[in-house]
Amino acid sequence: MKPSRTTPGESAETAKPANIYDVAKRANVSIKTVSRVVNRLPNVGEETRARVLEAVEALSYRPNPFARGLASEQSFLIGLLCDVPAAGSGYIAALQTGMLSRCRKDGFHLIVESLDGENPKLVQEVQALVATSNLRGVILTSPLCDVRGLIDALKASRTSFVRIAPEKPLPGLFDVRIDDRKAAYDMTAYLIGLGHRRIGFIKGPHDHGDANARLDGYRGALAQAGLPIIEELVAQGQFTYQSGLDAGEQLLSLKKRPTAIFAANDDMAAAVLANSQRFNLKIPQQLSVAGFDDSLVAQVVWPRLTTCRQPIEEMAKVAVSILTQKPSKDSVSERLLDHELVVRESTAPPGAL
Amino acid sequence: MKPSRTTPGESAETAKPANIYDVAKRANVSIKTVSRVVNRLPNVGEETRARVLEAVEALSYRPNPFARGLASEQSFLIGLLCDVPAAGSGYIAALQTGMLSRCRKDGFHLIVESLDGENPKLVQEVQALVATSNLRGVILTSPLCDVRGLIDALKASRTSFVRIAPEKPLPGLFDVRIDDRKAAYDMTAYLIGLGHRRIGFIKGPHDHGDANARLDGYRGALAQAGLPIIEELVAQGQFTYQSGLDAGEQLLSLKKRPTAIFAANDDMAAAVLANSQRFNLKIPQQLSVAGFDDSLVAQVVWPRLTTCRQPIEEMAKVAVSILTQKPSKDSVSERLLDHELVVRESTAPPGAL
DNA sequence: TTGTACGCGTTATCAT
DNA sequence: ATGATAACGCGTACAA
Repeated sequence: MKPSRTTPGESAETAKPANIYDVAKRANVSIKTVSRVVNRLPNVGEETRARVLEAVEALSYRPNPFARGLASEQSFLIGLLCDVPAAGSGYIAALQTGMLSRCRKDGFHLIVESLDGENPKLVQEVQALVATSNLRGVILTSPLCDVRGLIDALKASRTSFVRIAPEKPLPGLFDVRIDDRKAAYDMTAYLIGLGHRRIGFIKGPHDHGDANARLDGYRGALAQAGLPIIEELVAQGQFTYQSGLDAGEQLLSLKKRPTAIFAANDDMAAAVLANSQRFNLKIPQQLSVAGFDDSLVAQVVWPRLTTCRQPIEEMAKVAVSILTQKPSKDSVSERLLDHELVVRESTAPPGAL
Repeated sequence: MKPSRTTPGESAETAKPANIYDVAKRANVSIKTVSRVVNRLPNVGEETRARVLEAVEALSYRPNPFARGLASEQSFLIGLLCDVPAAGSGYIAALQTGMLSRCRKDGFHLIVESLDGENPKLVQEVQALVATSNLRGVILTSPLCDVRGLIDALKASRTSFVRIAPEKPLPGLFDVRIDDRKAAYDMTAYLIGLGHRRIGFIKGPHDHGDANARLDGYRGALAQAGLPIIEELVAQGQFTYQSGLDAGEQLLSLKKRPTAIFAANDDMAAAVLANSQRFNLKIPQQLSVAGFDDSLVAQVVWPRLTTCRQPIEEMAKVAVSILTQKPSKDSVSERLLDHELVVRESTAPPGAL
């Protein structure tokens, strides 16, 4: 038996933490038994288990994660990979909050990596990361979750991963999402229902799957209502406030300006609100504005935004749980979550008082 | 010499990553020499170093962080500890962005932990975390950075840590901050300079050191100008948008309402803006509003907020660098960063047109 | 049900 | 300047 390097007595002030040998000695068992108890494996007598647990408690023993990772090639780390420009958005913040919550619950830690989607060495970097970090799994956010090379690399490295809001489902992959197309369809239909006929749309980045689905939903609703799809009413945005400012200006400068503008996220919708001040447009009387996400800004601006709420934190929790609950008895049903139309003060019938 | 378990040829498809033995063999040196090269230690011949580097490159060798952590009791992990309610704020998001940036640069990873400041077992949890994670260091944000028990525990565990925006400097600790008192003083003086005499203030949480310093600066500026400090003009906030809504309502409901309101952060100031709509107050003509941070919301709202910019990302980078650059030749001067008054459209002289 | 012995990939001690 | 070898703490065949 290999002894620990501290005196047999209780822990000194700044002594090294107890290791598995200390526990084994105190409980009068082998380290293997301690290992079994700690990892909740079967084949341990009740009495023995109790003794071990007592020792664990008394010595405040914590398994060393490095030793664990080294020996088992498994860690209690989950990697969150997100595109660096997205870092400022409330969306990512909300995702992270949800992940942290679930990680705590399951005893995992979250390690966050910001990646540059434009970087040609992106795949290599991720390979290096997963090859050396033994992560239990990684979570991919948009637009990273649709980078084919990345997905292939992850597969090849046998790293399990979950994608949040991917462009399109890929066979054998774990995806968590809402029905972005349907959600945008609903919002557009709602605006049409109010009486709007010229509805502007601010797109998200090309490489965001969710953004594309929302555009699709917008078009679908127009078509369904027999309305024409007017290309000049669709402006390009990048999900950022600044891009919303530009896109909004473009739409509001049109000779025949829209009576409503639906932006693919709240940040851009908030920018349209700001624009409307400069154009001297009263919201919602002269212009209706709708966003997407129901992030914090939707309630911070005035008037508050009509938007489509997606359960961001919940999606994040589901994503983490897929990774932490290893033996997943495919509970596939949970992975498509519900959205909800949230009507506030930024929308009204066109030409309303 | 212990051989690697893969064939001598180049890496197979899903082969295990190369280890230090593979590199040593290819470069015809011992593993110790490889270690020296990888860790940039002295006493390696130029020629030898080149050979090793070539091998590292060819095999795309990455040191296994678990083995490293196990052997050296040091990791390339930095822990970010923040209070859970703060998670939604743009402030924390900006901090994290800065940290990630610097971590990348220095080859470190960031592991984020959300802690509940109210939890009585807080200290134990952190102890468990640092005891088992071998973090290179941790970064404490407000209000955690002023929890005495936490600081003591961290000290006892010999974990190095940096505090961001602490209440008061403690001897022997690394702190990164701006002069919150001076910054708030400047803002208040600016409002006084505009002609305001009744200036409301929305405080931050009691346990936030930076919040308290800002209150102090507000009072100092009033005193300096010979203005009375009216208690009913000071409302309690919690740094959240919702709390700003409540505090704003309270201040605007006063019989003698203030002509200007200075909130201790932007989120609460944005809430006051929203309030002013309900009270039918024109900004800035009938009410001036000022915030603090210059976070994203300050520019998203209308009118855009006059605020005090603090270099949040920069502070974050400095904090990380203190931890990563071990042999710190006390460059103390860098750690008190500059703030800046940012005047936008939300403030004007009282009773302006 | 329980225990022994070895390997995981690195750093570090001491030689040389 | 370089190298052989012992830790580091844990998981796990394999044995009992």
